[in-house]
Amino acid sequence: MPELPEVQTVVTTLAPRVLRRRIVRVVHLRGDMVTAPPELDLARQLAGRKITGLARRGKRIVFSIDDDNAFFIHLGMTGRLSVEPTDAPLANHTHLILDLGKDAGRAPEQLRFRDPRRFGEIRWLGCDGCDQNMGPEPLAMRTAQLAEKLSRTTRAIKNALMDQRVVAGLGNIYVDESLFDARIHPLARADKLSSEQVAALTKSIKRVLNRAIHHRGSTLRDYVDANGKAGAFQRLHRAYDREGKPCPRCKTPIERIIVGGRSTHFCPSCQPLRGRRRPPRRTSASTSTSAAG
DNA sequence: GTCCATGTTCTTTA
DNA sequence: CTAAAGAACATGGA
Repeated sequence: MPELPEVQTVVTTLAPRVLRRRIVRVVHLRGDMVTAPPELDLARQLAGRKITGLARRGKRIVFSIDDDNAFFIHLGMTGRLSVEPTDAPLANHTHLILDLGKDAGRAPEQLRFRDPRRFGEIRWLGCDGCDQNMGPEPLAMRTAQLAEKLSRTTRAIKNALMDQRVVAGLGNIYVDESLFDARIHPLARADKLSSEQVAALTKSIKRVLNRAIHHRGSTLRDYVDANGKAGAFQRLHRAYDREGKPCPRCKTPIERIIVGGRSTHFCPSCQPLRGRRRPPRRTSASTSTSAAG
């Protein structure tokens, strides 16, 4: 579920529930969801610490704690974070439970992380987070940054934008929506986009993400924010999951193809593929490609 | 039983 | 090295 707008919404809704609260103890921690140095006991590291910061980086939710260490939770496909009374019934597939310090006059609460599909992750960052392999934040990105990244790859733009090293935070929904908004075909070669197209794409990514955040993300199946509330942006999707439905701009039916193994939705009329990826070769293979050189 | 899914990473192949 | 294709991870819904 969670791409940048959903993760941002979780951070926004979770922050007031956990910031400046103490992790009294780690009640439950499923070890195989954790990435950390083998000698590090995450439960021991967290016990007694105060949560001093909550932020989003790409699709990661970064928790800062009062000893200057940090860890992040990645929600994967089905991860959810919630703050619930300690006596609230425990959902299946809960992999992390933190007892939070009591607030005056309130029932004791727990921060809970559940993830049925277990594609999520809890990763220890220590005191210097590792950002090296992550692309720029799309909402703060300049056209030149995106252009530089795209100039270095011959892949289809759809594949390039799905790569978190190119841009951090986009996923299948928002790549399709951004390409639709920018009128760029998903199979267009990343390094062959014009500078005007890259500029338009940069703006479209920001426009789409900001709108999605404004509507608290997209709920297709089971995404909810930290308060259990679903998003509303799925109603405003213009391409994603709209195969066969009329393009909101020109009424041409939206097409679905598979790119990089993922469903990809676009308007064949609004998003023309100008430069063909392969030269059309009608004659059978009489010309050798390896002869030259 | 089948196919598909909002994510990431690894392997194989070219 | 680049990158495409496929599989893998684990679960649930249609």
